[in-house]
Amino acid sequence: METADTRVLIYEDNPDLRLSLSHLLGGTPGLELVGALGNCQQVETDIPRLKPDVVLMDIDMPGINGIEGLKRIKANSPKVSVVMLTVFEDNDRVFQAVCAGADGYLLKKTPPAKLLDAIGEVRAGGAPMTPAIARQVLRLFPKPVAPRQQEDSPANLSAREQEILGLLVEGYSYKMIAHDRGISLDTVRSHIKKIYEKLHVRSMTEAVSKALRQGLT
Amino acid sequence: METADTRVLIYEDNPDLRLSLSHLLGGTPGLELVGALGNCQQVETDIPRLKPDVVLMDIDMPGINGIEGLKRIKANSPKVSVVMLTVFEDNDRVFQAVCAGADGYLLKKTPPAKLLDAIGEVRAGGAPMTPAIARQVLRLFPKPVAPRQQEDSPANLSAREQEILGLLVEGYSYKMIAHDRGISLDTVRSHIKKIYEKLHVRSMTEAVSKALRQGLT
DNA sequence: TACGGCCTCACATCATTATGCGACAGCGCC
DNA sequence: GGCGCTGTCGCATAATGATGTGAGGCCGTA
Repeated sequence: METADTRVLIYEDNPDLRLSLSHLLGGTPGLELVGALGNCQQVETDIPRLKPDVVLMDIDMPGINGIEGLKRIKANSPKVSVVMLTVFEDNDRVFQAVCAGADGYLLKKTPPAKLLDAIGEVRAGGAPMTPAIARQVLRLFPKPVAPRQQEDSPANLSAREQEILGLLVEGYSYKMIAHDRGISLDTVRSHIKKIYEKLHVRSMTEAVSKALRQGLT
Repeated sequence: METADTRVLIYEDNPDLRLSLSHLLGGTPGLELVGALGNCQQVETDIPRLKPDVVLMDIDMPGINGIEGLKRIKANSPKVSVVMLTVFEDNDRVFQAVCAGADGYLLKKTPPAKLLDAIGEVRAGGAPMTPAIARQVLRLFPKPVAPRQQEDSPANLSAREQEILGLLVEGYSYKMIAHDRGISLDTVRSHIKKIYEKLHVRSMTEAVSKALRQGLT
């Protein structure tokens, strides 16, 4: 399942840190350091030229700062993952970075091992960030939301059956349901067989689709 | 010099997991397990009675689910930190939890040590969450504003992939899709593999659920 | 022209689902 | 007490899905 190496590009104006990051990443199997630049001046041409999968972007840089660099990258190459690096976790920066589409947000004091983990995470579709920053992000969220709750349409499913249908909708496999609910695999089968009968379907996907569309969740 | 222990309350309907969480937390210095309940029915009275600092809340519970429980806690006791526990990281739940004021969001498969870390983090003002969930949270944010660069990307699925995803949602099997579109079974497999990669899912049900919830149909 | 993305197809292997046939216990009901 | 329904569990088999590896053609763009 080994695909090509992850191509990483660094923007970091501090020469020392840039060098140590370069050494760290350059010496890691599975990663390919395609560049380590001191500024974002040519970011628009850097990206198509170096074709990174992941960019590590220092926020505090002279000239074009990291937020601006991030915006420019996302404007032209939204698929490139950008992880911001910063010393401070001040609210305003986090807000700007998040709104500009950052895919991760780490402190410079992050230990090397964690930094490498983070690159893997972002490649896997995750968004690495420290808990403190995550908290900031959550606080940026608008609290007010329209809740919608309805406990109608029993659809003649028993309570247990509805419960299990709900798990199917969540993407659970038979095994996971059995584990989660502490019952045997055969019991799960049994329930699902009944659910299929009652909903007049013949596969998990049909059941999930029907459940979501008829609001049985 | 001893500050008070962190008072932790668990809501988890799976008896096995509830028990193992109880043992884990109960045996940890600095933590005091003030309760481990199987449902949220009495959440409004549980909280003032047990006075937890941190609540671990399973999302999938029969009766009052974790999101609703979270809302009720935050409505009356906003200072209590609530960390959500779930098996899957689907967008809709994350969105609801975040909007309802969750202070953290962890997968049930989180190793015990990490779970304990998370409780410490949330007490320290952090918001523990897995990178994959953090990514979801970031995605909930308003996208790049100024430039019109964003033509609503349907999760970067190709036209053909969207088409096939649509058929999955309709409950078609691989065979049916192949027949319907006049392509080979292996080609269908191939498309679906790609779709899974792009959506970060590993089964038809997850794909269908994600498609319906994110309006990719 | 070379490269990358998309669509097509094949083959192989392992894991999971779908389905049928039973079975037993608890519960509410007449 | 019998009856029906629900929830639990077992076994067996066939069908389907998940995943890896590899490959050729078409097309647009660097």
